[in-house]
Amino acid sequence: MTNIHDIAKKSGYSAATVSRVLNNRKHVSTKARTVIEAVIREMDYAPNEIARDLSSGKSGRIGVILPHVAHPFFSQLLNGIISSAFSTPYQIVVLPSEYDRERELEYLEQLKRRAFDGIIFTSHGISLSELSRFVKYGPIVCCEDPGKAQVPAVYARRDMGYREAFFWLKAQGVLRPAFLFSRPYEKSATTRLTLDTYREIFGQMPPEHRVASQITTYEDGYRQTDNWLKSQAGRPDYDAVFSNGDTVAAGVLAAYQKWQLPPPLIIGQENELAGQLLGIPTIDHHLDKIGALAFRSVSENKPGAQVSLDSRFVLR
Amino acid sequence: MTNIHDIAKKSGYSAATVSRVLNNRKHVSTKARTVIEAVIREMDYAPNEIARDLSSGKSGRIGVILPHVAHPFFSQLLNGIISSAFSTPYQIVVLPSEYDRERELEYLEQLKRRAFDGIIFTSHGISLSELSRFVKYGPIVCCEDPGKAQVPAVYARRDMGYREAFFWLKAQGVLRPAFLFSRPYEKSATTRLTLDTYREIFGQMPPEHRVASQITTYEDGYRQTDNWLKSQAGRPDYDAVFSNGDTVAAGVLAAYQKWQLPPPLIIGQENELAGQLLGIPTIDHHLDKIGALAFRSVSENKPGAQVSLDSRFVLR
DNA sequence: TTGAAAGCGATACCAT
DNA sequence: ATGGTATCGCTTTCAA
Repeated sequence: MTNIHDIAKKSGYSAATVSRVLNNRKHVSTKARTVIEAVIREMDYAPNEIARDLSSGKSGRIGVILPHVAHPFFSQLLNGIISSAFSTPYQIVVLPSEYDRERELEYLEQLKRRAFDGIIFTSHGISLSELSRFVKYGPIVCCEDPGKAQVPAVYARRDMGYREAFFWLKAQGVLRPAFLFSRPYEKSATTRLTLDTYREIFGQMPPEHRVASQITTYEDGYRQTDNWLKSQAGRPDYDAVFSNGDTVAAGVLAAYQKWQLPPPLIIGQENELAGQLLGIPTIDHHLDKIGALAFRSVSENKPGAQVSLDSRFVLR
Repeated sequence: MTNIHDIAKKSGYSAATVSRVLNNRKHVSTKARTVIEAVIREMDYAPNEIARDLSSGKSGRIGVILPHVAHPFFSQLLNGIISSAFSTPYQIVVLPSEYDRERELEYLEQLKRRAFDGIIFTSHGISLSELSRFVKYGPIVCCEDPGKAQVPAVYARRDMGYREAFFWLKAQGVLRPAFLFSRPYEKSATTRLTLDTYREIFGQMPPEHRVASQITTYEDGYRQTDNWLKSQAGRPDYDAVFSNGDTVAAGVLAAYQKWQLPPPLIIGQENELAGQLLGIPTIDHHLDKIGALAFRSVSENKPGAQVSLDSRFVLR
């Protein structure tokens, strides 16, 4: 591979002058510029980006950790991030994690190794306290409520949306909603927040048999509902379903249609197309906006900022 | 920032030995290893990834050029790519293009500059002949039918699906379908292929007023259909709609529902959830599989391979 | 087993 | 305006 010294030699100038030409610096004679540019073209030379990165000490890349890409929650977030990176010199590297702690630690290690100029956690398997040990290595932001943890965050005040939704459910006379979650109570702050907010308004926790986790897709929603209907012989003991996404909610609805039963009240989340199409009320967590703000936070390296947006219940 | 020489000095060994320890090489005494590892921990040292890349001459990154991320076509492709990169040492960099030729050339220039070890074009604004000038700088693969062009490709034989769909339409007695496209005939090979296949089966091109382009979203589908219904006073002169995506098709359907008119036959594409929910027949282009194969193609640097998968019409 | 030194390919300071 | 040289931080070869 031809490098800057080859150009220097062939043009009769030094590498320093070639570098000046490459970067459109001042203090280069017209003649030198002309000659060097000719040689560059002739040898089809392009400066090595990695060498530049090494010299500048920055990678120009921001890593985005995603548990999975298929889920609308994460793809909406990613979307917001990519859109706002578009007009900046930063590039976005997708870092799939599957919530695996080891993976996440590897990525954080790579931040320490300066492979990234910053990292965005759209969600995390490791604890926030563990995460906070890495903030000294570069800008990190997470997209969930950090609670007391000293971690920069841009997140939705989900409880605001939950509260609105639960009040609405209550007003509709609902007494025993069922819940569909991605991850169980012990593992997920979001699950805890949902149930805690529910208890605040309904005065008690739902019984275990009305709570399912590991539900992330349309199929999951369908299957879980189908199982419930099966085991309860079409006479479910719940009178509403609170799900973790519109797509999942669509699966729930589909199961009812298959059983030819009138569906109970169903609430989705994320304001997705599926929910819109089926007229399912939803909770909008403003994911694209959060993605955009998260990107800004790391790219501008705002120190320790914690920003929140209120989620909103959307009736349709 | 502490570097390998700091570790060398402090440990009393040379940088070469430290490097051996870092990379788990042989020929290092247990003592040296122990001492050096202690110093590494003590100084909280991590080797600089960019310096490694420079030394190794590879970036370990593959760029994926996407016109826009929101569109299901591209996110499905991206998904397939990311999933198959998961178990490899490669990382995926998202390169948004908005079909802008200049942008795409910049990205290709970055390949030449060794910022990427390879590039995947999910679609392209520049011509394939222009693109082919860059294949010498590293593995490039595109996800559209390259025709005669000497560009590595992994793509769907879309015409297979189109043919099945058009035969079905014909069998249903359809005479004058309308078309919704992302990009106009002149700019898009896909649009041309669709209409050429149509002509092959129906014996003629559709008149211009029954063809719309710049349609990519649910809203676009809705608006275009609404306009048609408005201008034709609810008595459209077409008897089917062939759209470029299930989501768009959903918008079409919604417009009919708003007008309280029985919808004509509608065909979507990409086998998306929206189409499944609404029972809209679709054409499956196997995007996730194509993404996976495209990734394999560049990461394994298969020279000039051209692979195709047959699209399939899916009735529901 | 260990280390000195030469890459890798740029940038930037300091002379001239 | 130009060039020599040090620097970024690591890997690898060759000798010892």
